[in-house]
Amino acid sequence: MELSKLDAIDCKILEVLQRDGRISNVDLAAEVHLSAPQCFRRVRALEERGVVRGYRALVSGPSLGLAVTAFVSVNIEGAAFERVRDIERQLRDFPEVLEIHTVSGDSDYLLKVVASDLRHLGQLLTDRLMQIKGIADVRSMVCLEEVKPPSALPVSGT
Amino acid sequence: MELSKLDAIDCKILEVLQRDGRISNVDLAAEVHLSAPQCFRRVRALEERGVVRGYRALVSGPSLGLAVTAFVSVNIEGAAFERVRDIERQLRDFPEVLEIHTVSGDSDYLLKVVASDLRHLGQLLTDRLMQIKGIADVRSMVCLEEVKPPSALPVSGT
DNA sequence: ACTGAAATCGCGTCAAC
DNA sequence: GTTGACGCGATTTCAGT
Repeated sequence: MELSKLDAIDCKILEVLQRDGRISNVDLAAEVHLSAPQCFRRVRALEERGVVRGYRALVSGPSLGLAVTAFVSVNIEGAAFERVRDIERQLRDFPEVLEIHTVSGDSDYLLKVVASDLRHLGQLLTDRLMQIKGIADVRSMVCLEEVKPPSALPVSGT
Repeated sequence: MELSKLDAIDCKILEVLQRDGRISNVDLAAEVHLSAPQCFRRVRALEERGVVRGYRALVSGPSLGLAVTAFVSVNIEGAAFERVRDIERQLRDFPEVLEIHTVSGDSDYLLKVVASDLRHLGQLLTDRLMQIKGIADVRSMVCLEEVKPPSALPVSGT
């Protein structure tokens, strides 16, 4: 967890694994100029320390019929502040809601959502999110173009 | 690319791979009740069709010293519309800028950015983003809590 | 044509130096 | 930190349906 113990080789490993999470240990070892067992020990240590939180396949939304991405800002009614955790749980339970952040600024929450089309998005926002008691001011920003796709975290040592 | 050819087993495979991108082929085969070669062929087909776009290690921002996440909305000055692609390239080149979307609504772009602390974030916004010619109205929403972390795309067949 | 059994080869992984 | 060894898994081939 502490960066104190992340040296340049750890950083290089993280950079490679963020690019190709399925690289073989021997190829990774070669890329970072380490012997395979050494490299393996480093990777396991990074996993155990929680620096590497897991590995995910990146799936294309459109291939799954999810053509629409939107960011949705949500406010909570003043009278509902004691039920925020319950509201959060309800939001979290929607599979279309991929991310939920509480944020500073004009709105309380910012959500990233996907939907198959605009009709589905509208139905999700109007008939489901807005029906949650305590939610007000649902505003959506539909993504028109992906100028930079979700990218790797910058690693200082490079 | 077409969902027409995604049957229930493909969906199950995608679901598992989004959860554990490094699962071994034999374990994956067992989970979806397929023989190993069959499962292997399915996965390769999904990769070749672009349904699976790659595999990524998930790295913890805080362990890298990146404690702050923010969403930043950006507008382009009317006079600069012919230079949008150049502005986009400049935005894309910041390693702290993880995602860029063009969006409908009040702002032209929505960015997801990371920084080591608020000082770094402020410096990034004021001294670097706002210095780009043609950019106006930089507004930031600092993430306070991650209520739902970036999650798997919902797969219909489940 | 598609499935699964078998066979090979390379890698992950551990133990000893 | 490196070398070597062992066993398992990935990947291909091939025969059967």
